[in-house]
Amino acid sequence: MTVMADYQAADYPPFAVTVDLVVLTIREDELCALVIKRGEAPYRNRWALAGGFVRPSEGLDEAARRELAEETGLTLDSVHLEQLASYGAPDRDPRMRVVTVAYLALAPDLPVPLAGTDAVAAKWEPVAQLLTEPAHLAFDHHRILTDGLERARAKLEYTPFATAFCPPEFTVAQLRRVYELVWGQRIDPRNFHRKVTGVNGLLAPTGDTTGGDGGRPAALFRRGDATVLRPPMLRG
Amino acid sequence: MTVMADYQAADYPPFAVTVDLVVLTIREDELCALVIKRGEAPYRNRWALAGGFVRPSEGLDEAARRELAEETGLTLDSVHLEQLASYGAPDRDPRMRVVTVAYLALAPDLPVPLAGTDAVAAKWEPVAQLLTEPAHLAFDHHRILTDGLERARAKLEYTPFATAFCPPEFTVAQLRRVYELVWGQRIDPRNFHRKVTGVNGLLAPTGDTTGGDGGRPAALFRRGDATVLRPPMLRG
DNA sequence: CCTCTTTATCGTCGTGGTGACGATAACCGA
DNA sequence: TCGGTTATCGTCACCACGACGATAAAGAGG
Repeated sequence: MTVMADYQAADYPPFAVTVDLVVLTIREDELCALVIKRGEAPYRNRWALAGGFVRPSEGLDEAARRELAEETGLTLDSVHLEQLASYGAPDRDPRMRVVTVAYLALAPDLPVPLAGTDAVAAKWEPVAQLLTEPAHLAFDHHRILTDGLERARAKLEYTPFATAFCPPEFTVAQLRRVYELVWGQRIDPRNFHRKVTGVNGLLAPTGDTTGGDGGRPAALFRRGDATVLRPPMLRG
Repeated sequence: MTVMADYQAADYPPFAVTVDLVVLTIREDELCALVIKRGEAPYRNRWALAGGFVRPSEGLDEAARRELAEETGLTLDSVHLEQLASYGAPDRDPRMRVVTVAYLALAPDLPVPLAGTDAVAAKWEPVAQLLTEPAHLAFDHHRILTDGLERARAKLEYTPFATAFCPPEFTVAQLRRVYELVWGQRIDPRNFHRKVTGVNGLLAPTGDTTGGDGGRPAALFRRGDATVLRPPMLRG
């Protein structure tokens, strides 16, 4: 049996481990992702996903929450956060060997983020813009964003995921707009209303209605306690 | 800007990165997972999932494939391999800080594995046995196995995943048995036959039939080129 | 007050997927 | 030939769904 020093030098090649965040929200009727402008090399002054190194004493989820709070200045009670996937191609970071654990975060409309310590700027960017130009984002972040978006699209089908984009109280129309924007397709309002109100445990009526914005007032709902959607909301 | 040495010492806390494999197969009418008996501390002589350290020059998928080949001695053309999730609790390995990237592998019936370099024994163990006793597996491998099993169950619903458990040519009954064993529930043979033959691109008839084993010969199929199942095969 | 517009909500109808289950086909061994 | 076993096809009722019409409840403008 070798001693500890040999372990670290020989048997356990050292890696850096980071978390990267695909933070999605809906602003001004568009699906947006959080991007930050890097202040350090490599990819200095390029846009990238929020993220940072995992600290020695914290777990992965914990690191993701911390980075999210740092980059958005946000109480995360209302933010859904889940692990997405890990990326560790040997050449994905020119400095050294880095494995990143990507997380997917969904949030209701948030204030404009402030630049943090590692970033010179931060903003919400429509994902449509980001996807058109793969080289727009640093590292392999375009791939991570693509994977996160696909995960979000899939999860809208069989989880109450979409409610994470909404404020605590919302209307059926707001929820429908979430589906339309994430899926990128129009949905019939009448069939959607029937389906979504029929799923057990998805919506809890508050009894209140919205003040009219030109049409009939809509009933307000809160998120129900369902964790899976039965039946699921399937894309065409 | 700091120099490179400072980077590694301060800004980039060193982690070890491993891959762990949830390898599932069906043997003797049971769903089994590959477990190895550890030959080294910690958890010496305890059962664990196959896995090992990622090498400096290889990617994560590459490392998973290598470990799979080392532990099972297996040409992996017929094995489905996909990333499952990453686990990095600070205390999950008593030696040092380790982040593991777990992979899920599905294989048709394989020969009994041979013990590799790091293992004193390797075997196929029915998952029912493994799940009854959470402390049976080393590290957090019971959790990883549970997550892998749930992933497999879910993916049977909307992907041709189940065919990965079958030999190149198989019958509808064999495929049904896969679903029954993974889901742990009986399925009506007639409805299953109707559904599975109706899914576009799932099954490609070979034209041959099995020699009878006491009943009417069954038609043989190969895996089709479908990547998603439409409509999906839903659990009750 | 009345009408038009807008949005929300409810109904209807035909189609297709599904579970429950009966019926038939094709092999084996006795 | 007969019974046992497995594979495959059919039937029927039910429900979810897409397409789309109809109605309800607000504001705007006359």
